[in-house]
Amino acid sequence: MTPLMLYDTYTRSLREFIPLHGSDVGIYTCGPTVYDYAHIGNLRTYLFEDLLVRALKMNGYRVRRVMNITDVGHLTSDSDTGEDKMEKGALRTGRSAWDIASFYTEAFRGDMRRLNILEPDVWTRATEHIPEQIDMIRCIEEKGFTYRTSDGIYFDTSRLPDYGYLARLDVEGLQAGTRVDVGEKRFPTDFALWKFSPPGQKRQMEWDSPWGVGFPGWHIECSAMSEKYLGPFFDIHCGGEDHIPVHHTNEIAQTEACYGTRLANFWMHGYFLQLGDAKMSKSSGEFLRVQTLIDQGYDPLAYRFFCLSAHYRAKLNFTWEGMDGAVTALSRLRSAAYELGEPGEVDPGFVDRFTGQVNDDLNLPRAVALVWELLRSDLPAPTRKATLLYFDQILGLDLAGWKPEEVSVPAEILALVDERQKARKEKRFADADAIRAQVTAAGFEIEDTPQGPRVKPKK
RNA sequence: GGCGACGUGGCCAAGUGGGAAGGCAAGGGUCUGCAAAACCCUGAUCACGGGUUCAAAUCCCGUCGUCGCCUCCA
Repeated sequence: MTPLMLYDTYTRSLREFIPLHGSDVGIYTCGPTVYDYAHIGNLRTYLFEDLLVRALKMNGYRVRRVMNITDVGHLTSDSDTGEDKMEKGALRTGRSAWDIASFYTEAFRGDMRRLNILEPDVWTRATEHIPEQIDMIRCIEEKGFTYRTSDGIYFDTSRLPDYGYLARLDVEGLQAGTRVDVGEKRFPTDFALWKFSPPGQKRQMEWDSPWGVGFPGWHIECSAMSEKYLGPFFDIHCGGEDHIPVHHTNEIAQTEACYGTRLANFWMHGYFLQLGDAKMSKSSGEFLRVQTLIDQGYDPLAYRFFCLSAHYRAKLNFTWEGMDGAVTALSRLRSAAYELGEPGEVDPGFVDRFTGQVNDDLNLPRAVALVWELLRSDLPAPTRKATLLYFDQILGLDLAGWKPEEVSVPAEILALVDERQKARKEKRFADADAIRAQVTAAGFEIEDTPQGPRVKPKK
């Protein structure tokens, strides 16, 4: 079998993946901040991670996937000025910050299911790991990497000689070209580990700590929770490309300070979904959710298929034309799979080639091309079916479970169809066409097959 | 302003030194009384201009364009 090669952002290179511990793989995937719905751009990254998990499993590894839920509102900026999104959401809706978090957490899990993303093995909520985060901050403090300002405890990035290596940050350049108000921070790249509750203000979410009442900084939860569930150095850490320069850079800094490791052996990042040449954003432009697609009549798995057509490490431009193309392609794939009948044995040649593409840093576009080649091949139907189902372990399109929709057609329509058949048999084609026009006008379409006419609702 | 990425047929998108994958759309065809569905066939001087090389979509330089990060973000 071809070795599994994965692109590691840390080394900026393709490396052969070898687990740290036998055939067990630990993977931590940065999850959502649950102050709003996820949009389909967010979901693209979780789709990439799902493909990764499935590929690891196909390679025979036991995978433990941990995903965090950021349910505590960090500030909208690292300086002291921003608003807290959770608390703001609470004010806006009249619900508690806790209600908002649990509401959007459930919505998120629903979206994951609808895209057939495998459930993570461990969900970790930031608010359920406050002691762990405090412990880690204390550890960082003991090693001398912190300082205190009037609003919190900060990480002193100047103490780490290779701070920013993951992102190849030009630290000098950042200092010179900084556009943010540094406030009391000593250096632009320094970041909060613990924030104090504003004086005279009671937050819904706040906790006691050795430094005073407040709440954890944004980055510490991932370092603390990944250590708890996967240890201080584990196999793979994933997230969106936007996490490279700040969030993941800071996670590494914290873990290096406390444990001396770079947290994960592989750092992998999913690239953005673009919408009309702009990234999809929670704060501007169109906000497309899975539910939006459903409301417009799209099967969520068509979006999954759409994402398979691009490599995870390249931006993907979302267009409705592209989405419609995915719908058509998926629908043909499903019908073809269904008509192949019962599976037999897989074809080893196709399986090898498929594995080769998947193991080449998850080249799903190439892997999907093999699907079409397989369907067109001369192999017996049971072989093609079995091989296709094998592919679907990665593709996740639920090809085994799909059946043509059972449609109910009103009796009067069926009567018209019969009448048309009769007319056709008697070669009264003008009559037949007139009846078909009636049926079409009623919203149904007729397909004549060797087994007789088939009626279904018009799309 | 600083840093970075990208620009492949109408759309989406692989390919990163030596045959321009695949899907959708379009056109043509087979089948059909006609359609529909299905199947088959057809198409790209790889943004532009230089350079390196026996050979460049692929490497180097420049130009133009688009996007991202530097502020919460997948």
